[in-house]
Amino acid sequence: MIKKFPISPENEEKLLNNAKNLAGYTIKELANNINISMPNNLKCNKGWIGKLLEYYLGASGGNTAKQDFAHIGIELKTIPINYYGKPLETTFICVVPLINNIGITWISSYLRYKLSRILWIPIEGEQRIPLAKRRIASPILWSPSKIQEQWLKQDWEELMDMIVLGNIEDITSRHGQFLQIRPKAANSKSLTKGIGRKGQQIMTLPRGFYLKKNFTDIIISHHFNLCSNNQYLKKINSYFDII
DNA sequence: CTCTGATCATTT
DNA sequence: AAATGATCAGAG
Repeated sequence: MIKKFPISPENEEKLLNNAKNLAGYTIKELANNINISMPNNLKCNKGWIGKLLEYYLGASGGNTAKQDFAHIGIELKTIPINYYGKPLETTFICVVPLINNIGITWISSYLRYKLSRILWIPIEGEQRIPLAKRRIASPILWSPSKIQEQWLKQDWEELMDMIVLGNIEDITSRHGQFLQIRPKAANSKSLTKGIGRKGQQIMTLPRGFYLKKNFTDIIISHHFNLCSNNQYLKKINSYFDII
């Protein structure tokens, strides 16, 4: 019997334990357990797994600009991994503020708030594995280390400088060592307000902050105590142990 | 094979 | 349009 936790947990220990109880189960097992229908793939349901896990763990943020578990200061993120535990996708964190950035610093930024504490739930994500058979891995409760926060701060400041100075159109996903800015929109015709090259208001594509895979790889690798020489030799089963 | 730019669903 | 949840898929 798979446990579901409709009530938001009262502290992070309970949340982490609840998440650990889901490790090893497949997507199909979780869906069947609560009698919800499952799509054949994620093509038209990209956030489906994230919503499923939010439901199981009792996330309460909804579509509001809060953490998923605001009362205990935790954000929930699912992350697709391959056979060796490497991230398959970048991780969206939040929308990039393109205007009204006067006085915003790293410390007061929404990005830093969202990244302050995250419950990562890795999930098998290779497309050769049918969605129904993909397994939930052991969760990782994480906060950025000093050096990790320094890396992110550096990227954030460089990118925000470009935005404030009217160079948003020059930013590509190649900017930033660990943090990148990419489109975050319904399609390429979506528009939002931004600052142009001469300081004028322009309409531009909405953007999002994403963690690059090299960053999330470090989080996952460190958590499972894998050393640099053999970290990718370990089999995926290591990630499904219920600790 | 990997990465960048584009895209999908839903709610407010 | 903007926020939430992310992954797709063609280009290189």
